[in-house]
Amino acid sequence: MFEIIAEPNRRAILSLLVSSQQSVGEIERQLHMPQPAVSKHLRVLRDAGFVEATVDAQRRLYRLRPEPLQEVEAWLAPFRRFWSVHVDALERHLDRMDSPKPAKKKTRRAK
Amino acid sequence: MFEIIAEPNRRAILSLLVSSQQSVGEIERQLHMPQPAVSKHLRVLRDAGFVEATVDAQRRLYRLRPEPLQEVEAWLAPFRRFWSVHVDALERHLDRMDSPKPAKKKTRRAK
DNA sequence: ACTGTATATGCCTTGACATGCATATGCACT
DNA sequence: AGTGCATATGCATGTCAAGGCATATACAGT
Repeated sequence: MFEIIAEPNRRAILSLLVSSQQSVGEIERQLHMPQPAVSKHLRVLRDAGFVEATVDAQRRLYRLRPEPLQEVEAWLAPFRRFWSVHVDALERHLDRMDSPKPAKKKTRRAK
Repeated sequence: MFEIIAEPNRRAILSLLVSSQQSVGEIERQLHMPQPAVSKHLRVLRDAGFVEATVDAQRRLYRLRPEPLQEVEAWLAPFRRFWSVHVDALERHLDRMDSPKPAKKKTRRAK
């Protein structure tokens, strides 16, 4: 799932679709990218559930599907808790408590 | 940046570090992964700013850094707006308005 | 039927990257 | 100085995916 959005062109496509659904040709033109490339990326996105398409004569209208991105959101959640602590000076303090001053001489916590 | 977290082992490492900082050996044991692999992934994560390390004698203690994950969060934000609309029945309605019933015969919106 | 348009798919090449293994570096303790 | 431990790095290898190009499929209008 993260592999999907790791590809810059695919992220670009997804960002395009936020505003409204788009046909392949519209995407192709806005991103200045060869049509087969667009189709292939859309294929990947569709297989992964990021987008869905409806047929309109010869063209396909692609739109976003929320689920996969919500999963990204879900994965991110635990870290959000982390950085909201991390921004203020409190975190320094907590880190000290967690690992009481790194040993200079002896090896601690052998296991 | 998304390439970094596309790798499952790296995501696992990041998840480990949410609770507290860890040494390479601790990560190695918890993830049952060969030590060179851990070091290499940590290298990648460090170069990308996801983690930072402090030296404790022979071991390195790795901890999370918030910035890169906040960027992920930032990228995700526009989509959050999307799916909060999308969950309730209202979205169906809005979609109809956006694309007035796909043409059956004629090709509309040539551009 | 024919032409043009819109989209999809197949093949091939190339590059990036993860992995495994061996080895190097650095530190601590005796 | 020597041994053991913790971590990093180098090299060789295999895999997989993106890009480019040609082509196939499908539909519309004449």
